This record gives sequence, structure tokens and C-alpha cells, in this order.
Amino acid sequence: MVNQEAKTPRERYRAQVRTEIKQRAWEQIATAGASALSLNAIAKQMGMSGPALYRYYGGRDELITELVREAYRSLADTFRAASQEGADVAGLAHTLREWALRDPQRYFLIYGTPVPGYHAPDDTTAISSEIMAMILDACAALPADGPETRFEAHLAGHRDWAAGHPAPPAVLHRALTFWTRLHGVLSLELAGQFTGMGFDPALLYAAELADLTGASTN
Amino acid sequence: MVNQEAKTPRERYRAQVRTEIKQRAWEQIATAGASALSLNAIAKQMGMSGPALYRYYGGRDELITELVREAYRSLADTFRAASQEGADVAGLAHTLREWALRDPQRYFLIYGTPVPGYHAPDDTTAISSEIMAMILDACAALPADGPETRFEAHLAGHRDWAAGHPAPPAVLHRALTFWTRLHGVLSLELAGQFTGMGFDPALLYAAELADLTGASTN
DNA sequence: CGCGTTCGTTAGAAGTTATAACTCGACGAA
DNA sequence: TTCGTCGAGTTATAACTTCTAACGAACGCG
Repeated sequence: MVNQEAKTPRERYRAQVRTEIKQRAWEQIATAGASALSLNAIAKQMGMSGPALYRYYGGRDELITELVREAYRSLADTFRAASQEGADVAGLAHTLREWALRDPQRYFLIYGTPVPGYHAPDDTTAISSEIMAMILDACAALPADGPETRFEAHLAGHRDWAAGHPAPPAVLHRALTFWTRLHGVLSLELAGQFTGMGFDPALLYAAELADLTGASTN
Repeated sequence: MVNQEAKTPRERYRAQVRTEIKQRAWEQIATAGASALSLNAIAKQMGMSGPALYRYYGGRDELITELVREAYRSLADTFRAASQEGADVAGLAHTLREWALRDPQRYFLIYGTPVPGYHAPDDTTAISSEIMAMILDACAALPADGPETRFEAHLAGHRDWAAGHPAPPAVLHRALTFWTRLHGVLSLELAGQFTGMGFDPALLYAAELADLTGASTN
């Protein structure tokens, strides 16, 4: 992180402008969504005119890619901080929800509707598996239950994505359901699909979490 | 459906052009996503120039709204056909996955990342609750299990969204988890988040479904 | 047969991303 | 200190987009 430490004053200025651009981009994304991000508007806000931004980012796609990377990095760091403070599965779930609610568009930037043409850079998948590793660690601490399912038998032969993590198939399964179930509730909530339905999404989230952790605190 | 039956030849022509516009829009959405939908490109494909489309749709938003409505209508009709052929919860789940995989962008148009400014028209929420009613019917046929959870106690007092459906809170809960869990797997699969992980998403979907229906066919 | 409604056109305004060419300032070396 | 180079920001321009306005022409109804 600190290896990029301000050689020349020019590079320092350049880095500062780049982070200001990113900051304005985040503000704009939070209010109008990623699809409405306008380089022109950012430039105007910063007091300089359109094409100046191309000195700092090759184009709209490159800026968005940087924001995606930053979002992944933020989630991974948040997870790491939580798990270093001893967060278990429930703690990670709570952390995830907090992180998502803090900036829904940032969540959607990672887990939302993909743009057909766009391909995420390679390093994001590295961060993604870093996140998955922490989920796996937390899930490994849960008590085992039930006989092996068909899907777990399948996972025993397809565990490349675990990146060498020494978890039994049941734990792999639990990590995947942790991901998909919490994402299911969270994404629908953030998309506003529950508005007007009357119930409290937090309680549905808690119910799913309770089911994941063994259903004792239901 | 047939009440809009061709009064004057002009209206017939008008309706035909409208459906052709929608058809081209669907093709374009399927390949490039909803955000890349271009009225100009549609007009050019149809051999007429830009502003002509404004005779048929008030603008981009109005066209997309129509597509959203059509997507909802398609899902509801597909569900209705399945449930009239005696589909149970597993049948509905299978139907949902088939429908989503047939055109992922259509699924995302309904359940994907929302555009902050945009508000869905009222009739879509009507279709949405029509869909939910069928899920509730299917879930009511499942055997009951376990004691009442905290969330189900909460649902007992917040059941307006069920629109008068006479289902006990446990069934309401099951219908919601049917929705959120299947959406969790499905949306991540369609977004390509599982690509490169090696396992078969269909088996994860099946595992979630098995857990929903009582876990006997696991 | 005429006349009005409606369709499709071109022209244009106000946006967008992105490239090219130019000016000017700052920084480092002789 | 002077000079040369590099880079930041500028304007101009191209190629897009949505969308409005005004015009011509064709179609169909009375």
C-alpha cells in the first residue's frame, strides 16, 4: 500500500487528482447509479473541462473498473477487520449487511446486473476469493450437521474455487449458501422489492442467518 | 388479451409497429443490456429515422417501462401455465429457472439493479402480487415443520402484502424464502459470479430447492 | 372527391464519450 | 540562471445519444 509513496510532487498531485475524481464519481454513483456516471459532470464539478479527465483515466470504463476494484477492496478490508476482531458467521453477516446498506450502489457495482460486454479485471477475482476464504474460515467453525447431500458430493470433486482451503464439502456448501441466501435477501431489499410489503427486511435477514448458523436463536 | 382487436387498419398498423419496436428492443437488450438500449439503433434497423419512434413511444423510459411490464406479464403467465398443469413448489422453481435462463437480461430487468430515478408503474406491483399468490398457493401445500420463529411472529402482524391470502405465517415465511433463496442463486449465476468456480450452479439451485421442500430428496 | 388525422421526414438543441492539436507552466539539467 | 522537455488543461471536432419542432405526404373517413 505504501510503496506508491509520493516520489515527485507531480506524481503526488496526479494521485491527488485521481482520488478526487474517484470521490466525485462515488458521490455521483450513490445518487444516480453507475449507468448515469458522467465524466463531463465530474470535470465540471472539479472546475476543469471535459477532456482533462482523460489524462487521469483512459475513459469511462477504466474509471468504473477502478471503482469496482475499490469496492471489492473495501468489502475485503471490512471483512478482514471484522474477522480479526473475532467475528463469527453471524458477525460476518452483520458486517456484510452494514457494508451494503451504507452504500447500496457500491454493493450493486459488485453483485448487481452485469454489463454484457464488460469483463472484470483479474485482480478482482483474487480479492473475491480472499473474501470467500474468510467466509470459509467462519463456516468451518460451525458444528457439522446431517448426512452428505448430493451437492456436497459434487463439491468434493469441484473445489478448485476454494483455493486450497482445507474445508470439507459440507463447509464449502455452507459457505456458498451463506453467500447466496444473504445476497438473495440483501439484493432484493436494496433493490426496493420489499418496499410496500410491510415486513421488516432485517428480520428476514436475521431469520436466514439463524437458519444458516443452526437455527437455535430463531 | 384479444380485446385490443384491430378496429381501424391504422390502429392495426400502429400496434404492429409497436410490437416490432419492442421485439427489436428485446434483441438489443439481450445482447447489450438494458442500459445500452438505443432508440436510434432500433429506428435504423427498422429502416426509418430516429424521431419516428416518438410517434409510438413517448421516449426511452416509456419503452423500457413497457418492456418491464411485458417481462412481468411473461413471468406471471409462465407461472400460471405451470401451476395450472399442477406444478408444486419444485415445479415452480424449475419453471422460474427455465424462464430466467431463457433470457437473463429479461430477469435482470425485473429483479436486477434498480435505476435510482426510475419508479415502476403501479400495475407491475399488481402482477408481482399475482406471482406471489401462486408461490403462496404452492407453499401452502407443503407439510408444516418446526415451532414458530420470531420472524413468523412478526409476519403474523405484517401480512398486508399477501393480499388476503389465507396462509399461516409459516407459509408466508416459506414463500419469502422461496423467493429470496432462489433469487440468490439465480441472480449470482446469471451475473456470472460462479463462472470459473467449477461447480454446477444447477446442483446448488437443486440443493436450495431440496432444503425448501423439506430436504428429503437431498 | 376533399379534408383531416397521422405518419415519417429533416433540422436542430442539448447532452454524452472520446481524440487531436495547441498553449502554457513547472521542473530539472547544464 | 537559462533553456529544453514533459505534462496538465485548454479549445475544436467528430460521432454518438435522446428528444422537440416544423414540414410534407399519404392514408382513410365522411
